[in-house]
Amino acid sequence: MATESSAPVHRKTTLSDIAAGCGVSRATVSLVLRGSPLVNKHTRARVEEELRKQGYVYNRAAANLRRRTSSSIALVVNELSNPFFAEFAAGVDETLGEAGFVTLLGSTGESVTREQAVLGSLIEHGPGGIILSPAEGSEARDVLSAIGGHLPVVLFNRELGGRLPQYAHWDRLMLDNQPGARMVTEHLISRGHRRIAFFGGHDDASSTRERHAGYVQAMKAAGLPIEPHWRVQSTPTRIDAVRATPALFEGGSMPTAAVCYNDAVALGLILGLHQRGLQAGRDFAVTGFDDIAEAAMSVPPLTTLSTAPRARGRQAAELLLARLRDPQAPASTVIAPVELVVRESSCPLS
Amino acid sequence: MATESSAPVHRKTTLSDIAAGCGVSRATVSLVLRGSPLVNKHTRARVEEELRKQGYVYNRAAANLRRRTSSSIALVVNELSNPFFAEFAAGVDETLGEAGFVTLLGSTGESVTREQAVLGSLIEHGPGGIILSPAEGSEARDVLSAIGGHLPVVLFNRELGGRLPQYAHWDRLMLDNQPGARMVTEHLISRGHRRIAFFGGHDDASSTRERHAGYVQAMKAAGLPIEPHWRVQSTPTRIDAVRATPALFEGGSMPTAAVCYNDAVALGLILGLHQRGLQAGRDFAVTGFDDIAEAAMSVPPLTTLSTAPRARGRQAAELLLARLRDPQAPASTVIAPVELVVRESSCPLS
DNA sequence: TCCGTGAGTTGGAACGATCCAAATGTAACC
DNA sequence: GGTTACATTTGGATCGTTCCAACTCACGGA
Repeated sequence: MATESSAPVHRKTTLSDIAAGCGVSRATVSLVLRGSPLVNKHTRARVEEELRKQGYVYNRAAANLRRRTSSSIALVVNELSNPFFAEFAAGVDETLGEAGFVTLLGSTGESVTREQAVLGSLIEHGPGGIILSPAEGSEARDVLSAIGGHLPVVLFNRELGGRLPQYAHWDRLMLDNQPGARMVTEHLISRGHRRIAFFGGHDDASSTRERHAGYVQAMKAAGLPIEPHWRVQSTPTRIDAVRATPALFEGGSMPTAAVCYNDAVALGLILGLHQRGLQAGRDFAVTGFDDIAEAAMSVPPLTTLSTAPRARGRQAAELLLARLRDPQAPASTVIAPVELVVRESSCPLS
Repeated sequence: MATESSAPVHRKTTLSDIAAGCGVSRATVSLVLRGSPLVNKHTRARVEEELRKQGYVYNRAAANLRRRTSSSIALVVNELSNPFFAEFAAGVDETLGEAGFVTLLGSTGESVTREQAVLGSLIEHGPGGIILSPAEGSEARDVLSAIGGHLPVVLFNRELGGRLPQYAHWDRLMLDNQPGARMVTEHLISRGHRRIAFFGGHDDASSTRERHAGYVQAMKAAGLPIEPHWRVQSTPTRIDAVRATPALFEGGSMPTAAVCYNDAVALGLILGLHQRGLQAGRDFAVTGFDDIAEAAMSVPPLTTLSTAPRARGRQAAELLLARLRDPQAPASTVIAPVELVVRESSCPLS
């Protein structure tokens, strides 16, 4: 509420202009606009003609104010330049649009501070709900205080830190992280790898912890040891993954393969390896998570777990719409399955 | 009475609640919210305490109604799943956010019909302006009637069909299409290619026509003939480019290289070539336009024209903000330069 | 003639903020 | 004490829509 910024709006034609223009009351015009069966069809025709003539544009904000409703949904994602989130956003917008809602976009760049600011700003525009993919390290309490009050929320991709008060029953759409990571780790093991690292992401994000747990599970089940320096953390972006690559090779026994937190990180690792003279898919096996479009086109093509982000976007929107229809329904947690897609980056141990 | 275990659905707190809560008038609270110097500092402290205590959330919609202003901007792009537009959107949102505006997202999927619908829906939410990347074949008249009236518009990437009435002075942010396409065509010629095709896009989009013109210019300047079947049109998506690939080879003299409308199309062509047993970058030279992140990672890495989409997004937002600051300023047309990035897909003629 | 009925229409009070002119209180000056 | 000046505060109208109770009017039945 501190930042004061606004654009002047040209004088638009209103309900009253239309009413005056064809000699009926505002109430009647309002009924016509909403397609009420109460109005006489001749009156309706006259009003509709006038609406066209004056180029009337419905003022949904005013209507929402009076009706105490909302026709927008806030979508807060980590980073639109990650194709995973771009596809997700496209899916959300598609479904919301069909349902007559408009999408308020916000992007956090994985920063908790920005997340707070973005939520605070979006909330003032009165969205009917929020679809939130939390930034790493985001706390339930902070999010709750930023959205101040009881607004439907769908969490995507990650859990929040801390505990929610029980009155806030938020819906969740999560990926099948642990089984997925386990599956891809087993895939590497079946290709002969024994020294496998887990690369990228920060452990304060639930999705990272789950994927890491799946990896540990597979390693333990196969009776393989895990060296501490095989866990290298990074921001889940390509650029930071490149930077973090050397850490993989600083300990004693060097890994021959890495399970990466997501595709962005995996693509960064491929570059980082290249800078050390190692070729992914030949000298070192790499796997990702998400199956963004780029994964199929990279050099080498990336073995990864397909999450169908666009479908997930539609699903998240559906969850929120369902919640708006029935605010009392118990909170639901949906876990979307993932599918192993084997490509050339997960070469056998040579 | 036993306590019901339902969510406490309490009304949102308003200015009046705060006013009542600390015994001042609504007007005073309003002044505090807007940081007016008129209020006494003790009063201010009291009010701010009460705001915090009641968890007040500013209702910007109500304020905008009264003040006849807007604090949102509509962003309409063709397809968020194209990283070029995703990056562009990220840039727009970033800059608008800093300026205190919120982004209303809409996506057209390159369909003129959906564009009309999306504009119609967004406009009802009263944005202060529109940033529009028109769908192929979109007409000025249709857009104008959809947004009904005088709303600042920034056109990005493409011109609209038809002519605008002169009272609508819209700003433009275009790419340096023709010189760029000419540059990349000359690059192919310098590598020994003589039979060069122009692949993808539809000629009813201005950006396509401009890029095609640059290609024709380079070919003519080099005295090279152009076969009609070297112009293959497609929707500017990867998938449709794959489908359109065979048409390149249906005429008599087969091309050895293709200048593509954009990177998405180029990546599709690479796949399409692969399906015919041809390897791009070895058997056939391919170039793109945009330099999306994927271009550097594809097999082979793509020679293309860098457009820095994120920076373009920021720039488009700046143009709109400038227009809001000074509605009377003459319409500006900015042409963003592009830069040739040579990678391996533009192999010499073998 | 009177009344009931139902279809169609309507005026005015909301919604939650802002604007504006006017009111209040206090101190300073003659 | 009376007047002015200044710093603060305030009631009520207003933005463009919707809600609601009440109104009009034509028609049919008793």
